[in-house]
Amino acid sequence: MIKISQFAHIGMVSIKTLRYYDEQGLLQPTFVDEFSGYRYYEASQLAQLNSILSLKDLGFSLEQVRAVFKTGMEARQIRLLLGQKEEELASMAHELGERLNRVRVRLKQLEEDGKMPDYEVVVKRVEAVRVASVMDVIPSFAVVNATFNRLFDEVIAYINANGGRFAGPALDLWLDSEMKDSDMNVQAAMPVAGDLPESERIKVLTLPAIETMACAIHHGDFSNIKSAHVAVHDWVNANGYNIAGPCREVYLTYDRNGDPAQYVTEIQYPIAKP
Amino acid sequence: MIKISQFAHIGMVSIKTLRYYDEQGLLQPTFVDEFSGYRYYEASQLAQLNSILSLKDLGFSLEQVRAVFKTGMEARQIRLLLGQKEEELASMAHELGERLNRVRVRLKQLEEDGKMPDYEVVVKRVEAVRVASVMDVIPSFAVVNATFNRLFDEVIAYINANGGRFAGPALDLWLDSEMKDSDMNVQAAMPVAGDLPESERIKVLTLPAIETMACAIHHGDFSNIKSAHVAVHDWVNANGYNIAGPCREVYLTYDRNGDPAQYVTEIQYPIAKP
DNA sequence: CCTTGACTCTCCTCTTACGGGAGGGCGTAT
DNA sequence: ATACGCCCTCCCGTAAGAGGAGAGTCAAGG
Repeated sequence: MIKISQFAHIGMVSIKTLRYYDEQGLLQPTFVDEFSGYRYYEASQLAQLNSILSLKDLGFSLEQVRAVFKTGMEARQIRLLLGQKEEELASMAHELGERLNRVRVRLKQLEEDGKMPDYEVVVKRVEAVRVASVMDVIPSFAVVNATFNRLFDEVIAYINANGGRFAGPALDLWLDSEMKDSDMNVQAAMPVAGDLPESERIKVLTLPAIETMACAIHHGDFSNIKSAHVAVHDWVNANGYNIAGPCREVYLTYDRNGDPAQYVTEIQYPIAKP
Repeated sequence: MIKISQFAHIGMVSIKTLRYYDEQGLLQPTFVDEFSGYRYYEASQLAQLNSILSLKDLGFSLEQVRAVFKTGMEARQIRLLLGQKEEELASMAHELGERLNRVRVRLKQLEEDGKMPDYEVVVKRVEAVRVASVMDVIPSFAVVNATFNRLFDEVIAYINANGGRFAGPALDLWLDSEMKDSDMNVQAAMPVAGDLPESERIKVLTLPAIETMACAIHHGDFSNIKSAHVAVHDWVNANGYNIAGPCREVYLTYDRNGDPAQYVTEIQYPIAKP
């Protein structure tokens, strides 16, 4: 018959922990004084306490520990649980390693530049979106803006003429897999809801969802949007990814006659681990 | 001016998350309708959202993220924080690796034996304890019990004669660093409280605290206590530790005239990573 | 026998980063 | 008018205890 504080001392756990295990039915004192409520343990219960601590140490939750005891500790069951736990821990270790790597990349970049990066790159999922679109070739960087203005005018006019409904911000895609500075293949796309016929120029299609998309937000006009692309490229390289599809630019805020300083554009690159 | 659901959709976070960030002062809408309470965001706030998500992804808590924004993101501060985070993640990765290893050891052992181990080994801290003790040499295993009975009688008689107070269960130490089966050097010790004079035979000393002690609980009489020692040895080897000091046996429950089946003894080995 | 100090009890709140749901207001399309 | 989709606030729940308040209990010394 040991009182709780001594039992806690021998087992090197807190009294709070013992009371909690009692409440959870994991380790109940052999005797509880019915008037004072005092808990009394036996030294032999230290084995049970050790079992709990061991399993907890392997990464099991108390609920899982309870399940282990309840199922009578059949070896098959335990092996299954341990196998799952091994997988889980391995994937946690992998994820933790990647995170550590991202921290180191960030730290190195901070040492080299001496300041926080201009663009925060985040990886996220992008959902599929149904669009009306037109493809074209842009001969040189000098006419990118003019070309896109013309292409979007064409798509918008087509949608209006065919009774379509806009369903999100305009976006464009750069279809060339390598970097080019002339004759770039691009696609101007407007999200639409519902059905819409196609024409020879205007194609209606569903841009696929992308599970891992590296994204950054660019503010202001497009004259220096290239730095946003560079930032994403750098991030992708530094973190060991590859670019796995055409880049998108989403015009979150854009008004051709408005103040270009208010423009907000999201740069998106599909990425994959090599 | 974007409503919360669209902003959440673009940023790929939940509405709950945005409301939470608002409440936490991390990302407040540019405008809140004062009658309806509706939150309205600007596309440009996606950059701030991305900053939060990036930092969170590096392993920072929201409180730390808030601190980063409040201190104005000075590079020095950030570098310091990132450095700390790197250390923290590295140690987490290390710990996770060890845990994964323990799971694998356990799994392998389970495959070989086909059952749960007879002894649960746990690593814990053991605190320093002041004891009255006597050392002696035991010629052979056959007389271990008799010798310890005699030694503890001697210590107990001495403590009683000098007005000492007992302060915990008796324990013995096996002082030989290698395994021997004859002429074993042992020490019988009784924890005592307060001051006590020494004699030529009886030494009063403080057993040091041990930070990492591998422990197991043995039930019943001492005839097969060796299997407990073997279990701890196996565990220590399988998990890549070394034994780093004399083994202790703590007599948690012991009554020389009682039922040996009720005896409870804790085996303790100081360990260290090589 | 009484007091004192050490222990112990229950009950309450707090921690992270939200998720789920109830109950009710707002806006618009049919 | 009404139905439906959004949006709001408020409340509860999460894992594994930690911290503390207020009250009762135990054992030893005077």
